Amino acid sequence: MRNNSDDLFRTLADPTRRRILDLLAERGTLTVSELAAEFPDLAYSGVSKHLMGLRAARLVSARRKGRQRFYRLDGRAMAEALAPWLAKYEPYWSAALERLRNLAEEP
Amino acid sequence: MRNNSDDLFRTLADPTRRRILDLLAERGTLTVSELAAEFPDLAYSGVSKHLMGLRAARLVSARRKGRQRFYRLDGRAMAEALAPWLAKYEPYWSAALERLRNLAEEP
DNA sequence: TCGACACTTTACCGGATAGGAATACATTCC
DNA sequence: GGAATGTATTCCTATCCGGTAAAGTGTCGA
Repeated sequence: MRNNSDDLFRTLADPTRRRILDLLAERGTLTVSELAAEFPDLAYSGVSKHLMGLRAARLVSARRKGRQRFYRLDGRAMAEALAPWLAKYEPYWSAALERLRNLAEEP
Repeated sequence: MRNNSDDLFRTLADPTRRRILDLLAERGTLTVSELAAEFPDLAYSGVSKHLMGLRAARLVSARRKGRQRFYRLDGRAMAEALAPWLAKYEPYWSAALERLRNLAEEP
């Protein structure tokens, strides 16, 4: 009896997977090799499996081109499962987020 | 080499812990017994342990009164670790969140 | 067509973790 | 002081999960 939210939070629980999301957020689109290069301590297949997990959670999507596969962020899961959850707790983090925004706008 | 974010997301990964947060969000302050009553399938000690985890992650705080312990939400971790993370991915969920807000304001 | 390449899948292992039961601890009530 | 109550902790076990190595799939190039 596992729902969307469970899968999403489970997927986000792993630091490597969050790091992959960060890399994709910074650089847009990356191949498995490019991503794997960022994790020298991990076997290639490990990175690939993490990407499968992220794909299953709909946090990333993949486009195939030749023998490469280009991954990029896909916010569907965040929008559909995380956003409603966040809404419940908004009072607890929105103020902090606002401060961050203001900070970012200053020199 | 484990940071705040790791602990926070790891703690949020468990459905029972998230359910506890939900209950506290709805009802404000609850004792361990009251919370345990909401989880008939779990042993009392299990709930208590989850509360310890949530406390370690600073997602809840406890006030002691007599032999009872009153737990309530504590947004520090969300504000300090979750909000910055959210800020990075804001484009992916803010639109969805906005829609939710508008929906909530209608009859 | 053969081999190299990019990636995925499978099989397996070790460590982490959720869970229960029993025990320990702290506080109140008698 | 002693029993009862509310909670925390310890010990144990089954399960899950991330990790690797190796085999499998599909594509390109010579």
